[in-house]
Amino acid sequence: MSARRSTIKDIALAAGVSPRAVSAALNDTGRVSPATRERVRSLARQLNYRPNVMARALVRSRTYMVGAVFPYANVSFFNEIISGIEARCTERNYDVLLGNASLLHAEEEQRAIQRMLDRRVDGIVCAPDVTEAELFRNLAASGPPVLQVMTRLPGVDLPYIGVDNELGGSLACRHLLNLGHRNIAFLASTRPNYAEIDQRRRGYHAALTEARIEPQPERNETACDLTIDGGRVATQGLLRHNKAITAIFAPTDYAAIGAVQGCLELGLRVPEEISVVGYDDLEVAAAQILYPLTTVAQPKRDIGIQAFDLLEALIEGEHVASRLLHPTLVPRSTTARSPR
Amino acid sequence: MSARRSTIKDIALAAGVSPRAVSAALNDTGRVSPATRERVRSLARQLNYRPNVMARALVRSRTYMVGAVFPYANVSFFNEIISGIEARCTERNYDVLLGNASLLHAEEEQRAIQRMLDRRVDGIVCAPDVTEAELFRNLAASGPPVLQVMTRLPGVDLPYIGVDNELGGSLACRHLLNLGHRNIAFLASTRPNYAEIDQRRRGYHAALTEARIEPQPERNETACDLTIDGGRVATQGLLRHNKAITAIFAPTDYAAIGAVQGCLELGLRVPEEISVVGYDDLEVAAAQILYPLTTVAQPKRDIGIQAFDLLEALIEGEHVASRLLHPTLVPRSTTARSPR
DNA sequence: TCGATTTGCTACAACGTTGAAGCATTTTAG
DNA sequence: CTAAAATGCTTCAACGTTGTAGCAAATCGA
Repeated sequence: MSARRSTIKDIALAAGVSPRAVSAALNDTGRVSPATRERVRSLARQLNYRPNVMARALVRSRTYMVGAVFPYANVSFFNEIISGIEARCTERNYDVLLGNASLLHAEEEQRAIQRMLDRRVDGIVCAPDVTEAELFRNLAASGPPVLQVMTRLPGVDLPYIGVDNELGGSLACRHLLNLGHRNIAFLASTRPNYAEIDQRRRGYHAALTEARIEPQPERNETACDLTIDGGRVATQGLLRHNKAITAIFAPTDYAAIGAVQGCLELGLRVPEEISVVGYDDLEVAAAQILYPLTTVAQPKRDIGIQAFDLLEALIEGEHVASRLLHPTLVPRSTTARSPR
Repeated sequence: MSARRSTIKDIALAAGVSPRAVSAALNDTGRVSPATRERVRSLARQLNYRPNVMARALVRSRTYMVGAVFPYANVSFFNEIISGIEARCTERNYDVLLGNASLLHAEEEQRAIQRMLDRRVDGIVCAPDVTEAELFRNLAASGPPVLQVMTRLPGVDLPYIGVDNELGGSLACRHLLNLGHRNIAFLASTRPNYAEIDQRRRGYHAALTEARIEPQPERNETACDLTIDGGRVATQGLLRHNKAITAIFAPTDYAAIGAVQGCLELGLRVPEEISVVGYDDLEVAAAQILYPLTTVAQPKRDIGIQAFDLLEALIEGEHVASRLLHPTLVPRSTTARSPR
């Protein structure tokens, strides 16, 4: 099977020149006569020569590999980001080393990053785990460039690319306000210090205040496990205590799916009697048989692309500023004018 | 930033022994006294030493990397497989090099594989493109081990791991037969020579024949673009011409989603008046607000895990047989007893 | 026509690691 | 007490590349 691949030496032997001349001929570095240049290149083709990227990496101490460390949970979300990274990598002749880690599992994350470092990747793109700030502080001090994506660790001085969650929250809420809703509920997370969700909540508050409506955390907000079931249960609890609610902003598509279910089970028609807005625009938001979800979309692929561009700049030693992208509202069928 | 990492030589210098002794001490290869062994190891820890995996790869001609080349389309499906591969890789101290390619885009696929080869991966796991059998034949002849996943190229002698599509088709059909259905429709693909879908169709035929029902391709089957819209349109066409149909087997969850939509639009209640079965058990099958989809599940994560195990065996020079896994039926809410 | 420059190559070392071989010194066996 | 074996090292070369330096021959300039 796996035959020995030909090397620069083989070509050198065949062409009757030194290995160094072959390297020069193939890479246009150094001085070679046009004649030998062509002879070498033609031989390289004949022998099916391909440079050994790893050997090259050893002498240049640049591997042209970047690590992508992302939580295994929420696959469909991060996968699009990774795909964006990969696409750009290909263009720029980099390769992606994959490292999954279970969400909130610091040890796995650490191991994944260690593997990347052992491979001497030129940089790492990472959606960091909230619990492991220490590791990242070390990286910032003495490791290769690391770029945080989507999640920003507090107290860690590493560049970041993400999406403006506060704007996203405002977008969702303003959409509902424009439809005449005045009693808009919010499903907060049961998980403490969940920065992204808190930011979306702040955006929701800001939009309310903008419209001269006082946020009412006690009546319109509730802690919620941000899953389908969690959304359903939380929504029903909320609606039982406050009959005035005409719209729900769930800061996650899964919770929003549950919210719609909860409303329907209570006999409320969606969107005629009650509107629901989700967040993320996952595949499941659009691919609903009934009730395709109105939601806030994050530019996932673009995040990946720009993440790579930032990382490459960092690798080249440039100084880069963190970057915040804009979410957009995707109106579908779960929102309509307020009944009141 | 990126400080120079310490090497075996640094440790050697500090420990007052030769680099070779350090290597022996760290890897338990060769003879070292317990004393120096400990001294070296402690120094390695102090200096934060990590072996340069790439340099090691160069001399051993084993990179402990495997390439995963998958189509970018149908992300949520392949992503679970990749995640399985990655999980097993981690256990076995391999790393995964990612290569996406647009579906049916032979050139991209070829480039991705070439990149893997340039990195000297020890093996490749690949969901191959139907159009590029030539490339794979070359690989089989002279490249590193390659394992085909899910798709098997005709006329290419490479091992394969997949899921029994014919069994899956039978499973879906038998489920409907058990519910008393006698007129079961099938949505075939408009794309010609789509082996997986053809196999599912054969399974469906086999189950019908088993139940002494004659398949009626003209009345009960139609060509269908296997997307949501395609499923909807095809279903409505089918139902307009054949009022006897009480169940539809769509060989893809997306087509099944469309099929349910088509039925509902025609005023048919699902599942009371008409049943629908999908295929794949994607996220979108379970995460429906209404009508969670009855579907045939493929053991995606397990495919990934076993794929890596097979590939590792191939890398170790063992002979491995292709492997066919079993799909399972996941009954949800789109199937019920036949109304007639 | 002769010194200076350019051209086209080669030689050597290095990147970080490991396999193979060798060589004192110590330990063991008879 | 001595030959054989084991121990604990070292040295060298190699993996496939590329950077640096150097050198003879060819070309150029005045």
